[in-house]
Amino acid sequence: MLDTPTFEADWRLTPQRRAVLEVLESATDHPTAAEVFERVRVSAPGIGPATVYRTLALLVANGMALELSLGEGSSSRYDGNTARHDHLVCTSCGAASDIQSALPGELLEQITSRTGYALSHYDLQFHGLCPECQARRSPHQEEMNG
Amino acid sequence: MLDTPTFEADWRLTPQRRAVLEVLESATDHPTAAEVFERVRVSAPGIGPATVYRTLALLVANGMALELSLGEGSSSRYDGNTARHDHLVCTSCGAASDIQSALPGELLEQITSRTGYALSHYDLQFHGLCPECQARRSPHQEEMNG
DNA sequence: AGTGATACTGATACTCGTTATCAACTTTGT
DNA sequence: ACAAAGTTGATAACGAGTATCAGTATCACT
Repeated sequence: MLDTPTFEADWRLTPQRRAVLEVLESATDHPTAAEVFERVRVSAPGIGPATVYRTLALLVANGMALELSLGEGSSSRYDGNTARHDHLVCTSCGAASDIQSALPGELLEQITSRTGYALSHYDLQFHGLCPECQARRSPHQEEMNG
Repeated sequence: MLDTPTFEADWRLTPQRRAVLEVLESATDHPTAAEVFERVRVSAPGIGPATVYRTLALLVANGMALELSLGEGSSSRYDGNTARHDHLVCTSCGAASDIQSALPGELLEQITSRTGYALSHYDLQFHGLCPECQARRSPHQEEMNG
């Protein structure tokens, strides 16, 4: 893994980029790029979709945001929380929340020695019914579709 | 009814569907829907994209294939191996291989009790440099592709 | 300040993966 | 054979994301 202590990249923190960053930082859910775009328009009216997409890519490339594939739809989701964490996705309503759950170091070492890969990180998503959706699907109620 | 012991869904195993299934089963990589389509055309010329997409969704819905989000691009990838397994994705060449790595049951119980979610499954992808790409990027050796 | 170089923006058009539609076709049960 | 239902492939449509490009803002330097 590369160690980059400071980001001296040759790019500017423009108002548009700051707005995108603020949307990400204040988001508790995990918005798609399209959703980020919608929200950014409030604080930065007139901003174009291209700028939002470009900025998201820039932030991800500089480690200031994470790009997630939570496996529900097709679109990537973004997360301003760059600290190591995993995700919990409701299979019914699609809500995604952060969760802390370190994988045992032995497991990683095991994989390294078994496969020869130089692991840099891992993505972990748990799927299941959130408490709200469990309540909504109470025991004596059948699933209506498969 | 007789041909599918576990799944009694009301659908036929048509030649097209069988072809898609065979492509998935014989694939060692993890093809996208578009790639599946390309390969299926060999054994089932004339098949349309809609049929492939429909069939993939059908297979996934019936537990005969897995839909993966390996986080590289945008498109889902498909896997005929429905047994529980995880994935190892090379950050350089993008190759995705299967890997076996059970998560400790305690971890799952911990999450269940901590969050109230009724966990159904989890997705785990490890990312890193595969041995080949490591060799290609050895310290004093430059990339020389041609 | 003035000036030129360069990064950045936003509108637009475009690509391309995926889905909806629908008439024709195939299979099943009677 | 016939009707009902499922399936297919061509086509059109959709939508997320990207490329392009002229205009604008900012920087480095004098």
